[in-house]
Amino acid sequence: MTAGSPERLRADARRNRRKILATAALAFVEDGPYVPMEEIARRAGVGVGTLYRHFPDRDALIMAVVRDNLAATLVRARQAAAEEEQAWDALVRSMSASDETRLVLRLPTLFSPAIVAAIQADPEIRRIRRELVVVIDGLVRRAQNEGSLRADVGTGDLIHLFSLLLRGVRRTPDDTADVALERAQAVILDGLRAHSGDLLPGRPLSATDLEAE
Amino acid sequence: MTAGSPERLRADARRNRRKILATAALAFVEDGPYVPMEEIARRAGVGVGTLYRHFPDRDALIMAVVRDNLAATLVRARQAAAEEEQAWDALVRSMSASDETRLVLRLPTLFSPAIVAAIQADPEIRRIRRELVVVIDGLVRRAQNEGSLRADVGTGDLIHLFSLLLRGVRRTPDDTADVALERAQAVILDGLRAHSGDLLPGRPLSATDLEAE
Amino acid sequence: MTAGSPERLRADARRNRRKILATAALAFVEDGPYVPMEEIARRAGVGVGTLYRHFPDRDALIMAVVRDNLAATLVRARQAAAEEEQAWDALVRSMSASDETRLVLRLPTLFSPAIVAAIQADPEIRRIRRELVVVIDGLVRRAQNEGSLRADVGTGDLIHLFSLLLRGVRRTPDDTADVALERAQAVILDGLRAHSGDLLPGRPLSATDLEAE
Amino acid sequence: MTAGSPERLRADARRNRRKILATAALAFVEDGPYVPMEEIARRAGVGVGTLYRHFPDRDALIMAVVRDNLAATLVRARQAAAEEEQAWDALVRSMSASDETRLVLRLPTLFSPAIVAAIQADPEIRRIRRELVVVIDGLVRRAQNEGSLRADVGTGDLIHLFSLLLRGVRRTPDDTADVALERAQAVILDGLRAHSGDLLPGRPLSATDLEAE
DNA sequence: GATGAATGAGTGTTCATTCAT
DNA sequence: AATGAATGAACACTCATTCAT
Repeated sequence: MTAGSPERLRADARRNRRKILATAALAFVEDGPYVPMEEIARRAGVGVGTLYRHFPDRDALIMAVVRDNLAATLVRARQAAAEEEQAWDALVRSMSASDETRLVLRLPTLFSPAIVAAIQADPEIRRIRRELVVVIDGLVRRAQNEGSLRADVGTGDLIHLFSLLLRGVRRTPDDTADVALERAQAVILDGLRAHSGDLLPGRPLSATDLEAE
Repeated sequence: MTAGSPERLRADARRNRRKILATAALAFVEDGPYVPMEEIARRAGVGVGTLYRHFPDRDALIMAVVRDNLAATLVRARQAAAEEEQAWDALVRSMSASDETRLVLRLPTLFSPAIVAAIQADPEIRRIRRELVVVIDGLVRRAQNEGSLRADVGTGDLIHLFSLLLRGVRRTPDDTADVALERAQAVILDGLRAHSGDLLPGRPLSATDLEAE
Repeated sequence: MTAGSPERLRADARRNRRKILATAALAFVEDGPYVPMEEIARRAGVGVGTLYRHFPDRDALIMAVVRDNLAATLVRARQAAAEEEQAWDALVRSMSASDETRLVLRLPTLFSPAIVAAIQADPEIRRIRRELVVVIDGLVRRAQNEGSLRADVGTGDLIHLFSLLLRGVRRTPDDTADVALERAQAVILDGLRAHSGDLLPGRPLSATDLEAE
Repeated sequence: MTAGSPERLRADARRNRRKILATAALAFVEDGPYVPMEEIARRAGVGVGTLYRHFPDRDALIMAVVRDNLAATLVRARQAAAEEEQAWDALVRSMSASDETRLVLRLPTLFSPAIVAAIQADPEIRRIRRELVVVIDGLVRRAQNEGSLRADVGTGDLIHLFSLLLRGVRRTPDDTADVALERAQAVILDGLRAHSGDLLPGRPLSATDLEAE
């Protein structure tokens, strides 16, 4: 119930809720999917009871973290689409920038197949994902029209490649890792740019081909 | 200690050892790093006691799985280097082909930072890794000499990119996932081919820049 | 303390108090002695805080429920004694009729020995119980005088037998259960009637022999 | 699995199993249905893990306790039926004697409706119960033929009455309680004996009328 | 007074590891 | 050597009680 209508919470409860979500996201990434709930609560500065009042069990917490960060990713993608002149730049910006985006793209690799399935089945998550796909789809088309993105890739291919890239992000970033990421992204972007190379095998993948990411 | 000298084992014990290693590798990939030891034993068709006789604890088992698969990857890379005419083809073949290679490249994403650190510290693993790097280094140089691989990438960049690619492999592969993998690989290879595009940022990464992979 | 002087409460507070007591009695019988306090509050339509304002802890609530229902039982027994011509009929009526009586007789079977001990030690409960015993004692003597009740039973035996009978009442009554109860009562009453059978073993039990019921 | 084939266990494991069952039965009666599992394990002299290896959860343990004691009750009833000259004596003996019988008759009062339902649904328990009913049915008929048991009661009435009687047994027996039990039993037996009193209301209840006991 | 959010101690259950058979 | 039973520490989750709003 709480999770369903976060707006209705008392001010302090809402603060706790946000604190827990942020802490949990970090904890999952740093310590894996089995961080003790007590550890999450401790880091968030609340008692376990409070954590459980907001999220009835671990799965509910995971779900909420995903929803939260996917929603943030959607917001950023829309901003990028609205603000960037070039669709290419909007694509690059919307799919690599924020911590939230990185988190969302890495979460499926953290959790067990069963939980990933639950995540994909969640109606709220599906809804946000659908909206996000609409935005990316638009950018892909615009970028192909402006001649910057090769014509034989689809939204699915893009999401897949950026997923791969961001999943590789070190848990504890350091300079070398940043350089490696930057260079890997450059190689991939080079591969994505419109140019006269060989066509890709198969057909452009749509986002629906790739439900899982 | 048994683990130290697998050659000395009785025939049935050696069979058990191999069965356990194979089962554990699969179990880690399918069920994640927290598969109960008892589950691994059960799937391998032995009692827990037997599992513990071969591997004194979970960490020892993980280590042995990594060693085992890294060694297999080395063997394959050498085969590819020896058999392929083109260094480019040897690179592609040695870094994408086998289940063992995929496993090795995915293992660091499965385990907690602490275990990954232990893996990287293991002398036997360091030794195999060093030999593997020698092989890849040679292939990179040959490929750049034959003009197929762009000159501004290093062995580290390559390992990084292939790691990213193979980490993305679904636990339960299906056709779409296979196509997505193939296409992503094609984009990356396109990005890696020698061509007249922009230079990559930074300097070519060596394998030592990238200890973790 | 609120619990000590329920007469002094504001009208709405008194209403809450009565609602909580009634709900708790039902909840204990339906869901057992461990119904969460929050569940009781919810069913009573109040917040937990309100429940705790009226009854400082679970034991206090249990005690109040027992007091409440024991008092109602006393009232009914007095009515029966006053209204029935035959002492026998007054006995039967006063000890089988009401929900409150059934509840009171079943409560000791619901709670742990420790709580039962606390219940028996409560001065208010002892006082009501004493008055009730006076009434039953009188009825027993009158019934034996009128020749309807066998002479070798005491008030303790009677209370014991009726306790046994009413404890057997199903939580979810149905027709068969009602018939079974009626028939069991008939057998017991038959056994209690003055007749020429064997004497009972031992001596008539007084109510004080049987503090616990 | 373990619970299903207790014969296959190693000698020490079987000893543990029996110890746990005996301890649990006692613990449920003394401390109620929520005795900590750890407490049961401690009293049985084993670790919690051992308890859980034998019985996967609390419900399984409860079920096993019921099965165990119901089976013992059946054995005793058969012995009584075979050994006693008079069916009346066999009835009295088989339905009042043993600790196991008392336990079985009290267990339904200890546990929550949900668990009681599960108990009644258990196929093994239903089977034993059916056999027990056959034995009692035979005794009832024999006793009515020999003229000792009134003709207007059925097996269901008998089981009901003895259930009521034995449920009343104090958790911590003392002399007065023993006397009270003995006297209550005498009253009920008096009520059950063939004599010229009023007929019981309704019709004789069969055991199937009374599934719950 | 009433509310319901926060707390944390208590308990069920799992699982890595040890050890008797 | 192999087996699987026993152990107990660790973690998920619940709920009595307190306290800020």
